[in-house]
Amino acid sequence: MRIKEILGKKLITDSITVSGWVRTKRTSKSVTFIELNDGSCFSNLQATVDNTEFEETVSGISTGTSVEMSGALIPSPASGQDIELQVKNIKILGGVSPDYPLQKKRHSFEFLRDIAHLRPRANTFGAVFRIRNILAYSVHEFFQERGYVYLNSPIVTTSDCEGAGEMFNVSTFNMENPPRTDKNEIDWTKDFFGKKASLTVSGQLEAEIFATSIGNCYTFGPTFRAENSNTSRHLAEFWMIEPEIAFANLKEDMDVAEAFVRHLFKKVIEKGGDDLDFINKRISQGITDLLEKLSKADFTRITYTEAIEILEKSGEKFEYPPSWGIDLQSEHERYLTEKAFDGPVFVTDYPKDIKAFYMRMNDDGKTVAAMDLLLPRVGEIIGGSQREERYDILLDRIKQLGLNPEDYWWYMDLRKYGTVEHSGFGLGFERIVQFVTGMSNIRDVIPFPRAPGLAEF
RNA sequence: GCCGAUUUAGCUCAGCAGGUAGAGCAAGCGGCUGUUAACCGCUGGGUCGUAGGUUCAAGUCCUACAAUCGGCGCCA
Repeated sequence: MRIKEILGKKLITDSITVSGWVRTKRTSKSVTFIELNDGSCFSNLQATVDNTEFEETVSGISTGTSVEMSGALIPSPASGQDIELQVKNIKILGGVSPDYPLQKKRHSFEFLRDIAHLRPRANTFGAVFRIRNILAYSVHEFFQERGYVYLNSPIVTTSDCEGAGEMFNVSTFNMENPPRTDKNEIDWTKDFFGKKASLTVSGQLEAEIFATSIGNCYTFGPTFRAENSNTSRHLAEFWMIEPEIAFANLKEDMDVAEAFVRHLFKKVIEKGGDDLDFINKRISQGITDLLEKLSKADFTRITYTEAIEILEKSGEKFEYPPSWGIDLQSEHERYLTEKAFDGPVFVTDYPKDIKAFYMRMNDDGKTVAAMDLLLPRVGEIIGGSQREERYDILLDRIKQLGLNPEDYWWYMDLRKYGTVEHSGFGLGFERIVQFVTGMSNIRDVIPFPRAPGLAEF
């Protein structure tokens, strides 16, 4: 039986078998105490072993050893735990050599990142990854309850024009000697997919196809950006959730985004248990109260123009002075979420020149129906928009931005054949895990982080 | 990619005016105790990030490079 179940039920029984890894061992003359963790929950099961009976086995046990123990679960005579396992039989499954890098002490996250194959055995990472799992489940729960269809958008794409950043190439060519054209350029028509292919930077355009056919849908999959980003909130490979909502405008888009984020907060509070308690106590003091508050309060909604006014009137000394037309800097976002409103803020209706071609042009001709959700500390967590559904205007925008309309032929077709108003957004999954756990580096909330120079595990 | 800081034992760090390296934890051994990141004692463990340079002498000063961390840009 797994320890989560045992501790949850405060089970008392004559006979039970548990398996797991030893977190720490304390030896007395007659009794040895073993803290056993099987990963099912934050807490350990305390086991007591009779030294005289199992002397040899006990001496072979140290932190990290995998063992199978059977015996009786009894009320613990000492304080600190409700129940404990009185061991009647113990077997070492796998021993540990003295160079085991995980000790029963605090380790820096940087060090643990270098041993990513062992770090989930550390308290913090066990908690983080179990909370990540709660969030992943809750993502599906939210959309499924509302009738959204889960869409697997492609990971390999040939639309070289998604416009969201640098892309990783996908090719079967021998890189030292690829086929070349008469002009000595690489001949991608001879490559596996017949054209230049890359890893996706967004499933949005594909999601729009399904939103305008089977209706509301969402993607939740890996996303790749080959930017040379060296920050605590960027990854080269991350997981993104992209709902696409048919017959919806920007306001409805924000309503969904807000309900979605609140749902995630609520579920973490509901299911976080010991993991959340630990996070609340040791990693991110007060996060439980904050999540509680945010799961109820409305998120602030302001336009980009209002945001600029607030920043201009703030009296703050910004490194980059705010002015209408420039993109919001990190310092601006931080002022809005941490000082001006002290909570999540939607900023809407950005100048068209700093946003993507597919965002719907507003009547003023200067701004587009875009929205970003900003959170304290992690910054932009959601980027979304109402999509331009009017064929002619979309075509104009594509041309204005110097893009080739032919590259977007199927995307344009959606506007040609029964176009409808629709909206959507992208939420960076790791960013929400980061916010909820208070982990300061995004590399510590994904099991195997990929970043420039980092792909060991 | 830009700016800044850091890089000394397995881990976290100290090492102050340049004179041949230290603590806590971990590990090994022993002791004590129904213990709770237990406690006490002993032992082993370091070409001081790499490569050059200055000096009689460099962990300590200089240069380059690398890695890591923080901030910024790109965004989710």
